[in-house]
Amino acid sequence: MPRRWAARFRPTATVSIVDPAALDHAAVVTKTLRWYGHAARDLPWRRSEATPWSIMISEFMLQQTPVARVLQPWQQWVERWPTPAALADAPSGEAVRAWGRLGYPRRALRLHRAATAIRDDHDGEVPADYHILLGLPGVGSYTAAAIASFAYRRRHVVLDTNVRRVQTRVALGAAYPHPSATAADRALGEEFLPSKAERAARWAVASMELGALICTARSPRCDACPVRSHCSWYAAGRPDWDGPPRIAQRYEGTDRQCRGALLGILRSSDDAVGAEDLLQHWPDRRQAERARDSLLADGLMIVAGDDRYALPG
DNA sequence: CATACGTGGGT
DNA sequence: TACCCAAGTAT
Repeated sequence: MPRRWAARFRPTATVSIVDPAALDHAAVVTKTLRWYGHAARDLPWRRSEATPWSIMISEFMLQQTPVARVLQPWQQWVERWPTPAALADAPSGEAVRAWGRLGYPRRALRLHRAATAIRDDHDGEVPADYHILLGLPGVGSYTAAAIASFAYRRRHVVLDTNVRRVQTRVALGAAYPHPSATAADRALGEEFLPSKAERAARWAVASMELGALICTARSPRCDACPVRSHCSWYAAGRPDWDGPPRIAQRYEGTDRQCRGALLGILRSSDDAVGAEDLLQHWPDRRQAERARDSLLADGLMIVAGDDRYALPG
């Protein structure tokens, strides 16, 4: 989680006008589900044709990447690699190449490794069990719960940044949640979670959608919110964050940008690239070498012959 | 628990 | 224009 959020968080910032004990969780769920019924986006991984595998692909791509940028690559991946085994049988470098400019390319590598594990250890089927999912590369607590919930309709608290923000505002009256999921977040999530699995799964996706479309981080559209009357933050007058200033995120000139530049060169080349061709595109030679070494260490790049580099096989 | 890890569009 | 931040995970 970005450090700038840590500076934003203040545990004592809770300003609760509505008595938390009086919060009608069931009503919040019911109203959110009704809203979702007409307001939900028609996303391809939510359609009936979606498979556990295509849903799993979407979850990897959506880790820290906006929906709008995922739509096209997702479609291409699903057509090209319709099963975990299909991806596992392809070179991991092709997964990295097809990842394109989605960002955080290690996700492509992890998804390829997860596909390999599914092919080899799980009869080619995406596991439905949360704890088994957790054992796959690139699958953390959020993604495991999301796959189990969305693909298999299991009952799980699915805690993403949207849900935590919605919960925090409605129940605690604070503008922003903790920088990362806490035990308190989970406990709160349990309070909302319907007892019937199918309803719980629908609540999971609906509460995420509420956070993505209405209860947004920057400019929440409270006038269109179906649970406004239950919201502690709204009742308190939507108090703005008045804590310490956030630490700006910089990208220009960072190792991240440098890694991205080097990997971009390999993605666009069908053949291995000579060291000089690779490194000359970055002004800071030392930094470029450091980035190259870290890409090698991560397995995003391999040494191919004499002083040449390529995507992994 | 803090930090590293890409990228691009919204405000 | 800067800055914010988006369905997180691994270390």
